[in-house]
Amino acid sequence: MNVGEVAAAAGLSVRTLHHWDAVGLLVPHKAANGYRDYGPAELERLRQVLTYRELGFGLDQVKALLDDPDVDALAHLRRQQELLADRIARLQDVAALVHRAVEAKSMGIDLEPHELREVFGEQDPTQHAAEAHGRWGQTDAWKQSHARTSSYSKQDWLRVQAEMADVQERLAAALSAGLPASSPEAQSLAEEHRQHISRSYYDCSPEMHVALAQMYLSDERFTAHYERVAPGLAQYVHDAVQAAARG
Amino acid sequence: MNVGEVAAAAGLSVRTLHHWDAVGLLVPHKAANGYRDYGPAELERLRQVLTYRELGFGLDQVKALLDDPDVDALAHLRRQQELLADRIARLQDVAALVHRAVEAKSMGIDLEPHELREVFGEQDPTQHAAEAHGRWGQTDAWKQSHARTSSYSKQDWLRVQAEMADVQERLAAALSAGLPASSPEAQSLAEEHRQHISRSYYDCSPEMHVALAQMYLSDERFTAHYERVAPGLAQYVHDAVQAAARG
DNA sequence: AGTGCGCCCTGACGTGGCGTGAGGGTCAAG
DNA sequence: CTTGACCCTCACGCCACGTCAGGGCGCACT
Repeated sequence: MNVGEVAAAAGLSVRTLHHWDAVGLLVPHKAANGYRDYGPAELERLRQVLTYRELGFGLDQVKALLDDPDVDALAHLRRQQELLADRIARLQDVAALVHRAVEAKSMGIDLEPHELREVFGEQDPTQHAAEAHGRWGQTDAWKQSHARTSSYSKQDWLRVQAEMADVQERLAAALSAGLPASSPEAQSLAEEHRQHISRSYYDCSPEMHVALAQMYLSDERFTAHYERVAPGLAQYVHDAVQAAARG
Repeated sequence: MNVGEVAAAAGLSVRTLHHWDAVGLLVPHKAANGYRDYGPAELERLRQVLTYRELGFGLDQVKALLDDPDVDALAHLRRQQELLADRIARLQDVAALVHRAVEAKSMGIDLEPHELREVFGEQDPTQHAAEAHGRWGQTDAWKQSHARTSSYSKQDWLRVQAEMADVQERLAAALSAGLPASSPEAQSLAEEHRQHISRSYYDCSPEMHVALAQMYLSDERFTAHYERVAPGLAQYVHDAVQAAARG
């Protein structure tokens, strides 16, 4: 194959192939007339280059990777699979952050600076990526929530927010009225809370609800949110949810 | 927040923030001493910039997007979600190609040039991406197959290939022997074919098997593969699979 | 035999998104 | 009042190409 054909097949410019030839990244054979000629081996190498480049490596890094004599083609493919998986996970993290930003925006809350760090603060994109996402991103609840809320309009969000605020205020009222978290009233409100989540985000079983309530205590963002509504509310909600799940 | 803090929080260099200031992409307030000062609004805009940049937009394109007065922040977030979904889908396509390359390599076959085009041939990565993947990438079968085969060794692949070749040859023999596709023998071979897929790739129900067989006719890569084994085999396999699914 | 027409070649300069100093002010701590 | 960690503004460098400029193949059509 000559340059034009390869460029068309791979979606590249001819100039790019010239460049890669010039820097020794992808050097084709040359016919008598000086034309570049790409054989099967070059096409396979091209595919490798495309994949590594897609992953954000510089040309000389790609060259170093491919010219490493200790690594054979199959090892490259496996490494590429890993890197792709990492990169996909990272993008899913970013998507999760954007998703949270949508929620925050819809509810009139601004994201904290440290939320930036959470996703964008990693310097080596090939390494760490899938941590927080690994905990939640693959769960059905996360997917369901994502699927459902992605179609929400601004008005939907306002309604959801109002409903949640209502439940929270009534929980705060119960707290300030001195009703124990194990009281029927508090348990009933916890159940309302669970059903609101089930309607608006994802099917939330009592067990998941308990796990969520525990996060209200362990994740300071949630804690801060509830504490802002009323002091001690995070703990109170947690206890009420647990009581409701048991009863 | 001043530049250093923002840079650290976002994982950027100070120079980058200087640059973004210079080109008007992200312009902070300036204190009396000339220091840059980033407020909440700038941090939110920074997050938008980071996301759009992650998606491969040029700085002026990002600027144009963010400065478009017709689009509010929420619409941006939604667009970013879509673009992220596309980009993720595209990377999954690349991953699928790499996966196929692993198979091909393990079985000693070289990929055809047009396979490059399949994934790498799109010029606008933000647009089309999720088409083929949208059809298959999200299915449980695809995920299951990916999960299962990713742990296959070279020997596993050779065995899988040998088994499939065996079934194909016996199907070809049945065809050349003049047995109709609706004959018990052909149906039994189709069933073997289905079970081989279920063992080696993903749980393949008779319905899925029929859909797969239809692809043997509609996707020329599959057609070519079967036609190379024996002329008319693609159609024959399709018919036998359909007969077996009905019976 | 000429003559388009499309593809190929090799320079060579331009560009976007920064990296990397040079040279110098600011500010809190010691 | 110095020291060191920040901050500022030029200004040049670099990488991975884009984009002409100037010219050679190869084949069809006249």
